[in-house]
Amino acid sequence: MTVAVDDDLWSAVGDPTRRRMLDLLLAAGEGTATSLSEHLPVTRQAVAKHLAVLDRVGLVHVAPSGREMRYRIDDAQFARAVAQLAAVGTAWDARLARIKSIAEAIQRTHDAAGDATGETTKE
Amino acid sequence: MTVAVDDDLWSAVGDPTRRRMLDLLLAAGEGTATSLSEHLPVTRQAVAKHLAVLDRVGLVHVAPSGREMRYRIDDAQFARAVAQLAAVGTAWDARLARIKSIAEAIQRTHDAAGDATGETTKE
DNA sequence: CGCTTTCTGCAACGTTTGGTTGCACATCAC
DNA sequence: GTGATGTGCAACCAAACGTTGCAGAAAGCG
Repeated sequence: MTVAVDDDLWSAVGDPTRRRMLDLLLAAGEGTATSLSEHLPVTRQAVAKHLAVLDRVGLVHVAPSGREMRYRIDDAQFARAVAQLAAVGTAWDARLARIKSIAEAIQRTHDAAGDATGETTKE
Repeated sequence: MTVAVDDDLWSAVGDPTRRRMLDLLLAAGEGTATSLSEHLPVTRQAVAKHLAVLDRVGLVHVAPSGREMRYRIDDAQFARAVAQLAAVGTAWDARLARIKSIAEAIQRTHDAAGDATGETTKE
C-alpha cells in the first residue's frame, strides 16, 4: 500500500532552505522575509518566494503589520506535514523490516548456497 | 538544536517520482529502468536519471545482469534515510508541542486579554 | 548465421524552480 | 519635509525534471 501523501506538502518541506525557514519560524515564533534572510545563505527575495510557497500550501500565514509582513507557522497544517513525514517513515520502516526478515529466511533456507551479492560497483 | 540532516538524502527522497520508485523497489525487491517506468507516469529515461541520483546517494545499488541493469534498495542507507525523516518529524513535533503549551500559558496569564499593541490577533 | 527485438546509454532540447540583481513604491524615524 | 528601512515586481541565470531521438549491445528466432 502506498501511503497517501500530499505531494505539495512534501515538496514544500523537501527544500532545504524552506526546512531551515520553518526551523527559524518555529524558534522565533514569527518572522519577516528580511529577518529570516539574515539567518540564511540566500537573499531576501529568495526567502520571499519561499514564503509564498509555504503560504500557498498553508504551512504559514501572513499578517501585515505596518510596512512589515509577519509570517508565522500554521500549527494545524504544520502538524499535518509532520504526520505525513512520520507516516511515510513508518510505512517504509515496516516494509524494510519485512524484507529483512524474508531475506534472513531465505538465507536460512539454502544456508551456505551460492549467494549472488554483487558488490556495489562504484564508478 | 537543529537536527543534523543530510540534504542530499533529503532531496533524493523529496522528489515524488523517486519516492514512488523507492516504493516500487521495496515492493518488488528489485527493478530496472524499463520495468519501473511501466508503473510510473514518466519515461524510461527520466527513471534512469532518477536511479542515477538514488545510486549517487547510495540509496540503491546496481548489478548488471546480461544486458539489464538491476537496481535494488540498499538497506542500510535506506534505513538511515528513514531515520532522518523520523528525526526531523520528532524534533518539529516536540517544538510544536512546546509552542502550543507556551501559547496556552500566555493565554492563561492575561486571560481576558484586552491587549492591542502589536499582538497578532487570532480570529 | 543473419535479422529482429529489446534493453541500455548518450545528446539535444523545453519547462519549471531556486536564486540573483535592479528598481520602484510604501512606511517609519528624524 | 528628507532619509533610512522593508516590501513587491520584473528580468535574468543556473540547475533539475522531463521529453524525444538516435546509436549500440545482448537476447531471441527464422
